[in-house]
Amino acid sequence: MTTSSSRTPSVPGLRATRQRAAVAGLLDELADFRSAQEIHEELRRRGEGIGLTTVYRTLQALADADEIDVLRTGTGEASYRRCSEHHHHHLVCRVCGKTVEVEGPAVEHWADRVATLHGFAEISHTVEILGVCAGCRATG
Amino acid sequence: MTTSSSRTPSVPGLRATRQRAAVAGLLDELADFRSAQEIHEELRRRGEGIGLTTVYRTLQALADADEIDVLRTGTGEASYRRCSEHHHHHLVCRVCGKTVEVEGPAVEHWADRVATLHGFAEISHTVEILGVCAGCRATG
DNA sequence: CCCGATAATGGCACTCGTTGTCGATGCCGT
DNA sequence: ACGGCATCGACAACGAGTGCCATTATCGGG
Ligand SMILES: [Zn+2]
Ligand SMILES: [Zn+2]
Ligand SMILES: [Zn+2]
Ligand SMILES: [Zn+2]
Repeated sequence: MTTSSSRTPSVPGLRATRQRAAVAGLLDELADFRSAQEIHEELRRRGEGIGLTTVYRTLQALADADEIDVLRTGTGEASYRRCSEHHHHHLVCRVCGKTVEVEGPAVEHWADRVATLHGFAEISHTVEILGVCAGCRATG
Repeated sequence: MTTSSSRTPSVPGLRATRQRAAVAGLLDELADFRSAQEIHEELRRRGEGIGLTTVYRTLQALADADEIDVLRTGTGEASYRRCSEHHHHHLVCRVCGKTVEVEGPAVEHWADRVATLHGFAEISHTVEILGVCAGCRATG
Protein backbone atom coordinates (compact mmCIF):
# COMPACT_ATOMS: atom_id res chain seq x y z
CA MET A 1 0.00 0.00 0.00
CA THR A 2 1.00 3.60 -0.72
CA THR A 3 3.50 2.57 -3.36
CA SER A 4 0.82 2.39 -6.03
CA SER A 5 1.43 4.93 -8.77
CA SER A 6 5.01 5.81 -7.97
CA ARG A 7 6.08 2.51 -9.57
CA THR A 8 6.35 1.57 -13.24
CA PRO A 9 9.04 4.15 -14.12
CA SER A 10 8.35 4.06 -17.88
CA VAL A 11 11.00 1.69 -19.16
CA PRO A 12 12.61 3.02 -22.36
CA GLY A 13 11.34 1.28 -25.48
CA LEU A 14 8.14 0.24 -23.72
CA ARG A 15 4.81 1.90 -24.15
CA ALA A 16 2.41 2.74 -21.35
CA THR A 17 -0.83 0.88 -21.90
CA ARG A 18 -3.97 0.33 -19.87
CA GLN A 19 -3.18 -3.39 -19.59
CA ARG A 20 0.32 -2.90 -18.25
CA ALA A 21 -0.95 -0.41 -15.72
CA ALA A 22 -3.61 -2.86 -14.62
CA VAL A 23 -1.13 -5.69 -14.05
CA ALA A 24 1.38 -3.43 -12.32
CA GLY A 25 -1.36 -1.91 -10.18
CA LEU A 26 -2.68 -5.28 -9.08
CA LEU A 27 0.82 -6.45 -8.18
CA ASP A 28 1.22 -3.36 -6.04
CA GLU A 29 -1.66 -4.30 -3.77
CA LEU A 30 -1.01 -8.02 -3.68
CA ALA A 31 1.26 -9.29 -0.92
CA ASP A 32 1.97 -12.88 -1.92
CA PHE A 33 3.17 -14.73 -4.99
CA ARG A 34 0.50 -15.26 -7.63
CA SER A 35 0.51 -17.20 -10.87
CA ALA A 36 -0.12 -15.54 -14.22
CA GLN A 37 -3.53 -17.17 -14.46
CA GLU A 38 -4.55 -16.04 -10.98
CA ILE A 39 -3.60 -12.47 -11.88
CA HIS A 40 -5.54 -12.73 -15.12
CA GLU A 41 -8.64 -14.07 -13.38
CA GLU A 42 -8.53 -11.33 -10.75
CA LEU A 43 -8.23 -8.61 -13.39
CA ARG A 44 -11.19 -10.02 -15.33
CA ARG A 45 -13.18 -10.26 -12.12
CA ARG A 46 -12.60 -6.55 -11.68
CA GLY A 47 -13.86 -5.86 -15.14
CA GLU A 48 -10.47 -5.14 -16.69
CA GLY A 49 -10.50 -6.24 -20.31
CA ILE A 50 -7.21 -8.04 -20.74
CA GLY A 51 -6.06 -11.18 -22.51
CA LEU A 52 -4.22 -14.03 -20.86
CA THR A 53 -1.39 -13.79 -23.37
CA THR A 54 -0.89 -10.16 -22.50
CA VAL A 55 -0.72 -10.97 -18.79
CA TYR A 56 1.95 -13.58 -19.46
CA ARG A 57 4.01 -11.22 -21.55
CA THR A 58 3.59 -8.26 -19.22
CA LEU A 59 4.74 -10.33 -16.25
CA GLN A 60 7.72 -11.54 -18.23
CA ALA A 61 8.60 -7.97 -19.19
CA LEU A 62 8.32 -6.82 -15.57
CA ALA A 63 10.50 -9.71 -14.47
CA ASP A 64 13.10 -8.91 -17.13
CA ALA A 65 13.15 -5.32 -15.89
CA ASP A 66 13.67 -6.62 -12.31
CA GLU A 67 10.41 -4.99 -11.28
CA ILE A 68 9.04 -8.21 -9.87
CA ASP A 69 10.38 -11.47 -8.44
CA VAL A 70 9.68 -14.86 -9.96
CA LEU A 71 9.73 -18.22 -8.27
CA ARG A 72 8.68 -21.68 -9.35
CA THR A 73 6.13 -23.66 -7.40
CA GLY A 74 6.61 -27.34 -6.69
CA THR A 75 4.88 -28.20 -9.96
CA GLY A 76 7.16 -25.90 -11.95
CA GLU A 77 4.71 -23.12 -12.65
CA ALA A 78 5.83 -19.53 -12.26
CA SER A 79 4.63 -17.14 -9.54
CA TYR A 80 5.13 -13.41 -9.47
CA ARG A 81 5.32 -10.80 -6.75
CA ARG A 82 6.22 -7.13 -6.49
CA CYS A 83 9.28 -6.77 -4.29
CA SER A 84 11.60 -4.21 -2.84
CA GLU A 85 14.55 -3.36 -5.01
CA HIS A 86 17.44 -4.52 -2.88
CA HIS A 87 18.61 -8.11 -2.87
CA HIS A 88 16.57 -10.38 -0.60
CA HIS A 89 14.97 -13.79 -0.31
CA HIS A 90 11.56 -15.18 0.60
CA LEU A 91 10.06 -16.98 3.54
CA VAL A 92 6.83 -18.56 2.33
CA CYS A 93 4.03 -20.34 4.21
CA ARG A 94 3.41 -23.60 2.40
CA VAL A 95 -0.22 -23.60 3.58
CA CYS A 96 -1.58 -20.11 2.93
CA GLY A 97 1.19 -18.69 0.78
CA LYS A 98 1.94 -15.76 3.11
CA THR A 99 5.27 -14.32 2.06
CA VAL A 100 7.89 -12.45 4.06
CA GLU A 101 10.98 -10.82 2.59
CA VAL A 102 14.11 -11.79 4.48
CA GLU A 103 17.76 -10.92 4.17
CA GLY A 104 21.04 -11.38 5.90
CA PRO A 105 24.74 -11.14 5.17
CA ALA A 106 25.23 -14.71 6.44
CA VAL A 107 23.89 -16.49 3.36
CA GLU A 108 25.36 -14.00 0.95
CA HIS A 109 28.85 -14.43 2.35
CA TRP A 110 28.50 -18.19 2.66
CA ALA A 111 27.41 -18.53 -0.96
CA ASP A 112 30.22 -16.36 -2.27
CA ARG A 113 32.83 -18.04 -0.13
CA VAL A 114 31.90 -21.61 -0.94
CA ALA A 115 31.63 -20.86 -4.66
CA THR A 116 34.95 -19.03 -4.81
CA LEU A 117 36.55 -21.87 -2.87
CA HIS A 118 35.57 -24.22 -5.69
CA GLY A 119 36.93 -21.92 -8.36
CA PHE A 120 33.59 -20.57 -9.53
CA ALA A 121 33.01 -16.96 -10.62
CA GLU A 122 30.08 -14.75 -11.65
CA ILE A 123 28.19 -16.17 -8.72
CA SER A 124 24.46 -15.88 -8.20
CA HIS A 125 22.13 -17.86 -6.01
CA THR A 126 18.56 -18.75 -5.24
CA VAL A 127 17.37 -19.21 -1.67
CA GLU A 128 13.82 -19.95 -0.55
CA ILE A 129 12.63 -20.85 2.92
CA LEU A 130 9.39 -22.78 3.38
CA GLY A 131 7.41 -23.28 6.55
CA VAL A 132 4.03 -22.98 8.20
CA CYS A 133 3.16 -19.54 9.55
CA ALA A 134 1.83 -18.90 13.05
CA GLY A 135 -1.66 -18.20 11.74
CA CYS A 136 -1.95 -21.48 9.88
CA ARG A 137 -0.55 -23.38 12.84
CA ALA A 138 -3.23 -21.89 15.12
CA THR A 139 -6.03 -22.73 12.70
CA GLY A 140 -4.74 -26.28 12.47
CA MET B 1 31.75 -44.87 -10.12
CA THR B 2 32.20 -48.01 -7.95
CA THR B 3 28.85 -47.47 -6.23
CA SER B 4 27.00 -49.26 -9.01
CA SER B 5 25.30 -52.35 -7.63
CA SER B 6 25.45 -51.53 -3.94
CA ARG B 7 22.65 -48.98 -4.45
CA THR B 8 18.93 -49.58 -5.01
CA PRO B 9 18.33 -51.30 -1.65
CA SER B 10 15.14 -53.09 -2.70
CA VAL B 11 12.48 -50.85 -1.19
CA PRO B 12 9.63 -52.88 0.36
CA GLY B 13 6.49 -52.98 -1.80
CA LEU B 14 8.52 -52.23 -4.90
CA ARG B 15 9.59 -54.81 -7.44
CA ALA B 16 13.02 -55.01 -8.98
CA THR B 17 12.72 -54.60 -12.71
CA ARG B 18 15.22 -54.29 -15.52
CA GLN B 19 14.01 -50.76 -16.25
CA ARG B 20 14.45 -49.52 -12.68
CA ALA B 21 17.93 -50.99 -12.57
CA ALA B 22 18.78 -49.29 -15.84
CA VAL B 23 17.69 -45.86 -14.62
CA ALA B 24 19.40 -46.27 -11.24
CA GLY B 25 22.54 -47.57 -12.92
CA LEU B 26 22.71 -44.65 -15.33
CA LEU B 27 22.25 -42.17 -12.50
CA ASP B 28 25.15 -43.81 -10.70
CA GLU B 29 27.60 -43.00 -13.45
CA LEU B 30 26.24 -39.56 -14.29
CA ALA B 31 27.71 -36.63 -12.40
CA ASP B 32 25.41 -33.75 -13.29
CA PHE B 33 21.69 -33.04 -13.28
CA ARG B 34 19.79 -34.52 -16.21
CA SER B 35 16.19 -34.21 -17.30
CA ALA B 36 13.88 -37.21 -17.57
CA GLN B 37 13.96 -36.96 -21.36
CA GLU B 38 17.76 -36.86 -21.48
CA ILE B 39 17.93 -39.95 -19.32
CA HIS B 40 15.38 -41.68 -21.52
CA GLU B 41 17.30 -40.82 -24.69
CA GLU B 42 20.60 -42.02 -23.27
CA LEU B 43 19.07 -45.34 -22.21
CA ARG B 44 17.58 -45.88 -25.66
CA ARG B 45 20.91 -44.98 -27.24
CA ARG B 46 22.44 -47.78 -25.20
CA GLY B 47 19.85 -50.21 -26.44
CA GLU B 48 17.84 -50.37 -23.23
CA GLY B 49 14.20 -50.93 -24.07
CA ILE B 50 12.35 -48.51 -21.83
CA GLY B 51 9.38 -46.20 -22.20
CA LEU B 52 9.41 -42.52 -21.44
CA THR B 53 6.49 -42.89 -19.03
CA THR B 54 8.43 -45.47 -17.06
CA VAL B 55 11.44 -43.18 -16.82
CA TYR B 56 9.25 -40.38 -15.48
CA ARG B 57 7.67 -42.64 -12.89
CA THR B 58 10.93 -44.29 -11.87
CA LEU B 59 12.60 -40.94 -11.32
CA GLN B 60 9.65 -39.76 -9.27
CA ALA B 61 9.80 -42.92 -7.17
CA LEU B 62 13.53 -42.49 -6.60
CA ALA B 63 12.97 -38.88 -5.62
CA ASP B 64 10.18 -39.84 -3.22
CA ALA B 65 12.53 -42.37 -1.63
CA ASP B 66 15.18 -39.62 -1.28
CA GLU B 67 17.52 -41.63 -3.50
CA ILE B 68 18.02 -38.72 -5.87
CA ASP B 69 17.82 -34.94 -5.78
CA VAL B 70 15.48 -32.90 -7.94
CA LEU B 71 15.86 -29.33 -9.06
CA ARG B 72 13.98 -27.16 -11.51
CA THR B 73 15.75 -25.49 -14.39
CA GLY B 74 15.02 -21.91 -15.36
CA THR B 75 12.26 -23.08 -17.68
CA GLY B 76 10.60 -25.10 -14.92
CA GLU B 77 11.51 -28.58 -16.08
CA ALA B 78 12.79 -31.09 -13.55
CA SER B 79 16.38 -32.39 -13.41
CA TYR B 80 17.59 -35.39 -11.43
CA ARG B 81 20.91 -36.42 -9.94
CA ARG B 82 22.14 -39.16 -7.63
CA CYS B 83 23.41 -37.56 -4.43
CA SER B 84 24.89 -38.41 -1.10
CA GLU B 85 22.38 -39.05 1.66
CA HIS B 86 23.11 -36.25 4.09
CA HIS B 87 21.60 -32.79 3.67
CA HIS B 88 23.50 -30.61 1.23
CA HIS B 89 23.10 -28.08 -1.58
CA HIS B 90 24.43 -27.63 -5.09
CA LEU B 91 26.93 -25.38 -6.77
CA VAL B 92 26.25 -25.57 -10.50
CA CYS B 93 28.19 -24.20 -13.48
CA ARG B 94 25.69 -22.35 -15.62
CA VAL B 95 27.81 -23.03 -18.72
CA CYS B 96 28.72 -26.74 -18.63
CA GLY B 97 26.42 -27.93 -15.86
CA LYS B 98 29.22 -29.24 -13.67
CA THR B 99 27.79 -29.82 -10.21
CA VAL B 100 29.47 -29.74 -6.80
CA GLU B 101 27.80 -30.73 -3.54
CA VAL B 102 28.31 -28.11 -0.86
CA GLU B 103 27.27 -27.80 2.75
CA GLY B 104 27.74 -25.65 5.79
CA PRO B 105 26.05 -24.95 9.09
CA ALA B 106 25.92 -21.24 8.26
CA VAL B 107 22.96 -21.40 5.87
CA GLU B 108 21.16 -24.03 7.87
CA HIS B 109 21.25 -21.97 11.03
CA TRP B 110 20.43 -18.77 9.23
CA ALA B 111 17.37 -20.30 7.59
CA ASP B 112 16.07 -21.79 10.82
CA ARG B 113 16.69 -18.64 12.80
CA VAL B 114 15.10 -16.21 10.37
CA ALA B 115 12.06 -18.47 9.91
CA THR B 116 11.56 -19.03 13.64
CA LEU B 117 11.92 -15.30 14.21
CA HIS B 118 8.90 -14.75 11.96
CA GLY B 119 6.83 -17.38 13.74
CA PHE B 120 7.20 -20.09 11.12
CA ALA B 121 7.57 -23.79 11.91
CA GLU B 122 8.20 -27.04 10.03
CA ILE B 123 10.92 -25.23 8.17
CA SER B 124 12.56 -26.48 5.01
CA HIS B 125 14.57 -24.64 2.42
CA THR B 126 16.03 -24.72 -1.06
CA VAL B 127 19.43 -23.23 -1.81
CA GLU B 128 21.23 -23.31 -5.16
CA ILE B 129 24.38 -21.50 -6.13
CA LEU B 130 25.11 -20.71 -9.77
CA GLY B 131 28.38 -19.63 -11.28
CA VAL B 132 30.95 -20.32 -13.97
CA CYS B 133 33.53 -22.98 -13.17
CA ALA B 134 37.27 -22.53 -13.60
CA GLY B 135 37.34 -24.80 -16.64
CA CYS B 136 34.69 -22.87 -18.51
CA ARG B 137 36.32 -19.57 -17.61
CA ALA B 138 39.63 -20.78 -19.07
CA THR B 139 37.99 -21.96 -22.29
CA GLY B 140 36.28 -18.61 -22.57
C1' DC C 1 9.47 -75.50 -10.58
C1' DC C 2 5.01 -73.74 -11.77
C1' DC C 3 1.26 -70.52 -11.05
C1' DG C 4 -1.54 -66.90 -9.89
C1' DA C 5 -2.03 -62.28 -7.66
C1' DT C 6 -0.56 -58.01 -8.52
C1' DA C 7 2.94 -54.53 -9.39
C1' DA C 8 5.01 -52.55 -13.39
C1' DT C 9 5.33 -51.43 -18.19
C1' DG C 10 4.54 -48.43 -22.12
C1' DG C 11 1.92 -46.67 -26.04
C1' DC C 12 -1.43 -43.22 -26.42
C1' DA C 13 -4.50 -39.70 -25.38
C1' DC C 14 -4.94 -35.90 -22.63
C1' DT C 15 -4.11 -31.89 -19.28
C1' DC C 16 -2.24 -27.61 -18.67
C1' DG C 17 1.21 -23.88 -18.45
C1' DT C 18 3.31 -21.28 -21.68
C1' DT C 19 4.67 -19.45 -26.23
C1' DG C 20 4.10 -18.41 -31.44
C1' DT C 21 1.23 -16.26 -34.98
C1' DC C 22 -0.73 -12.48 -37.07
C1' DG C 23 -4.39 -9.22 -38.20
C1' DA C 24 -6.48 -5.52 -35.52
C1' DT C 25 -5.77 -1.79 -32.24
C1' DG C 26 -3.97 2.18 -29.96
C1' DC C 27 0.42 4.97 -28.34
C1' DC C 28 3.16 8.61 -29.33
C1' DG C 29 6.56 11.48 -31.78
C1' DT C 30 6.31 14.60 -35.52
C1' DA D 1 -4.17 14.79 -37.14
C1' DC D 2 -1.06 11.28 -39.16
C1' DG D 3 1.53 7.22 -39.50
C1' DG D 4 4.91 3.91 -37.80
C1' DC D 5 5.34 0.53 -34.76
C1' DA D 6 4.81 -1.49 -30.31
C1' DT D 7 1.12 -3.88 -28.27
C1' DC D 8 -3.01 -6.57 -27.95
C1' DG D 9 -5.50 -10.82 -27.91
C1' DA D 10 -8.01 -14.80 -29.93
C1' DC D 11 -6.44 -18.98 -31.47
C1' DA D 12 -3.29 -22.53 -32.55
C1' DA D 13 0.68 -24.85 -31.40
C1' DC D 14 4.10 -26.69 -28.21
C1' DG D 15 6.08 -29.48 -24.59
C1' DA D 16 6.61 -31.46 -19.97
C1' DG D 17 4.23 -34.39 -17.36
C1' DT D 18 0.16 -37.63 -16.13
C1' DG D 19 -4.03 -40.80 -16.56
C1' DC D 20 -5.62 -44.78 -18.77
C1' DC D 21 -5.51 -49.60 -19.39
C1' DA D 22 -4.45 -53.75 -21.89
C1' DT D 23 -0.24 -56.44 -21.76
C1' DT D 24 3.79 -58.20 -19.41
C1' DA D 25 6.91 -59.41 -15.72
C1' DT D 26 8.00 -60.19 -10.88
C1' DC D 27 7.89 -63.02 -6.88
C1' DG D 28 5.91 -65.48 -3.00
C1' DG D 29 3.44 -69.69 -2.08
C1' DG D 30 2.24 -74.30 -3.13
ZN1 LIG E 1 0.13 -19.40 6.52
ZN1 LIG F 1 21.00 -13.65 -1.51
ZN1 LIG G 1 31.64 -25.19 -16.38
ZN1 LIG H 1 20.31 -26.74 3.78
